[in-house]
Amino acid sequence: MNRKITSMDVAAKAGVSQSAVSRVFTPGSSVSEKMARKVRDAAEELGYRPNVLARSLITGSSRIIGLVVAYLDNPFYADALQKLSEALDQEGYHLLVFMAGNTQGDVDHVIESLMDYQVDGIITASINLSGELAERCARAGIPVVCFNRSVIGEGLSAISSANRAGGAKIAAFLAAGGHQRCAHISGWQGSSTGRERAEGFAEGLSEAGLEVHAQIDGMFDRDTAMNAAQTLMQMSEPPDAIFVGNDHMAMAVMDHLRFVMGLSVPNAVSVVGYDDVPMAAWPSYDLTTLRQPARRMVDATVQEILTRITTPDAPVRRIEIDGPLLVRGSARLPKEAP
Amino acid sequence: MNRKITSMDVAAKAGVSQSAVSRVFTPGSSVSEKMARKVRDAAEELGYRPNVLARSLITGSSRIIGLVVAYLDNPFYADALQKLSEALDQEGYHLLVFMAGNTQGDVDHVIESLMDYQVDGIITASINLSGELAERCARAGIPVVCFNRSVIGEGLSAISSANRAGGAKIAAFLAAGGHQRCAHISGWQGSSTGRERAEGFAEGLSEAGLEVHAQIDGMFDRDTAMNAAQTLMQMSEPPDAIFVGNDHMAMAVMDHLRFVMGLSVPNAVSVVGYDDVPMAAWPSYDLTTLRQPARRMVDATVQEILTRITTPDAPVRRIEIDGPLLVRGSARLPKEAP
DNA sequence: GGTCAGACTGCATAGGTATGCAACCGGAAT
DNA sequence: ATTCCGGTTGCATACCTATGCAGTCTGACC
Repeated sequence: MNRKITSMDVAAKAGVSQSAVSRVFTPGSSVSEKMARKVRDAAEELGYRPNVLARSLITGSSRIIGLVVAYLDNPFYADALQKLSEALDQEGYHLLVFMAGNTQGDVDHVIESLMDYQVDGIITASINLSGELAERCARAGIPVVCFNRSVIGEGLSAISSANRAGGAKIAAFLAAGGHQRCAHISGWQGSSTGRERAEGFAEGLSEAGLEVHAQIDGMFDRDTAMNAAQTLMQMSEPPDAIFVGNDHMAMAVMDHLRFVMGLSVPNAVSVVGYDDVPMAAWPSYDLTTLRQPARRMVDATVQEILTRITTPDAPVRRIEIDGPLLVRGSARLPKEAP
Repeated sequence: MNRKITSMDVAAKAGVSQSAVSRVFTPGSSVSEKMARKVRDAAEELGYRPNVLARSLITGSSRIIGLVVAYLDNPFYADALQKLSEALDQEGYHLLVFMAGNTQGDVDHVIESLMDYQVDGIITASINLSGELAERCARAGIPVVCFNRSVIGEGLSAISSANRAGGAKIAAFLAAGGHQRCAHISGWQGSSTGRERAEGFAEGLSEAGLEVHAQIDGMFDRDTAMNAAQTLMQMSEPPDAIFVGNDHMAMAVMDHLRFVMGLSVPNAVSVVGYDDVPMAAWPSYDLTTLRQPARRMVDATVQEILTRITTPDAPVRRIEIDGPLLVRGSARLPKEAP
């Protein structure tokens, strides 16, 4: 209702100039102890706080980071969002959230809006960025960091887990468990994440003298993954192990195998996931999976975006973070060495 | 790298005044067809887009809504966040996200930061707001809407489900199922949500000639809920039904009962939840639960915040949205009428 | 006491846009 | 032809803060 309190109001009340007030609220400025106290008192009394928007108009820094994300029903991303927000808060930045499907027009539109807000940086999660768009951001001087998804072409930093190595680890584990027919319900093959895990899995199997028994794209979608599981198990030679491209789908697959098809996991078929979302540890699933260390990925993402903001021509980095295989009960174990 | 494109640049290129450019990008302004075309062409060519921050400095409207949320590991809130973002995007608003614990200092701090960004409105989810803070927002003219949590005192709009009625529905259902000893692992009793559901449950039971067999606060936390389940089942007269204050905890309780205590659900004990998160429908849980209609709650929230923004002295409203009981397999069913 | 360095402080302006006001234009009505 | 009016346009200013520059003040040192 009543007008906004401005630095001028505080200046008047404290009997000083507006610049003085500004300086008191700008860390690193030269102000005397006495002045600082006078101003702080007046500000306190009036309930003054600097206007971030007006400030950013001058400094050119809005302290807003745009986050573009496709799914939030996958708890891995919900968790990442929470951790990102907390980590950035620590540094005085905050997240402006945009949901985007993975269609090109959608993403384009979102990035445009994002730039309208003069964001200091952009983090994309589970999003494919066109090279052209990346180019525009670069020209506008806005750093972009891809979380858990890399992008075609150069110019963007990307943080992901070591997907290829992870896929290979899983392959080795299944092979050691004596599985003969290892199938893969992959993550969306239009994503680097989905492709790399599949490639790593194939390489790992071939290293063990096996090959991928069958592979179907699960599109990161529960229903699609369930259908894939159905198809796989109806093959003339059904698999004895299925590596599913992420936990979200893996749990759907387990549900389908157990409750629709009446198959025992892991006795009839082993299931392994990827991500280690919290639910994977719940006893109903007890899912063997490869952990993506969300905490470390988030920390790396935050650090990367901050350096790119403060040092615009820092080199673009691609960081892969290694994660351990968490052996639980959804896949047959390797035999102990005798 | 290269300077930002401003309305002045466009004006120069199009050979018109800066005001003209501004008007072209301000819906509802008076501009001739010819002028609009000239300006749009120039803008297109230069890649100009209005600076939202500078604009908001004048209009006093940032088109940013602050969202304060405590948990994102409860998928109900992750889902709500996604739906909120999409619905607001539709109206040209966007969400600035803040995580806050439920400690007072935490929330205070967050709201202060929020106001620094000159947000047009605040949505709190699963957060308790102090009356004093509410007062400050009101004085600053910033409307606040509480999502799924009401607040002590007046002054704030609140959208929630009909928690009391929901609790009562569950009580009636359990009573009809012939349960004799109905216990409650409640939501956090420091929250209106948790309290109202508990009260409704008690009222519903008493209506059926029963009373609450035992009640323990689950604090909306998985581990606390599991401990509560353990305690309940070790009573000299253990319950034959447990209403758990939300799905998130209910699934933990089911896991604990089944896998740690070796009890069958629903044969040994019935379990009912609240929320109907997507996972509740998954066959591993097949959880009987009361649906909170997220979509409708979000729509109501968006509409409420928008009217409060455009009409500052619109009356504060408390909206309760009714949801159906979804009968699945985690609780013994009422006998068919003979 | 005079000088000088250094620490503060105020003045004036910039940053990008929206908007009240006055000027302008064309056309219709008289 | 004159008047008047509605529709457009440009000018100037406001929104709120940060910062370069120049001026002031303090204290120390010779």
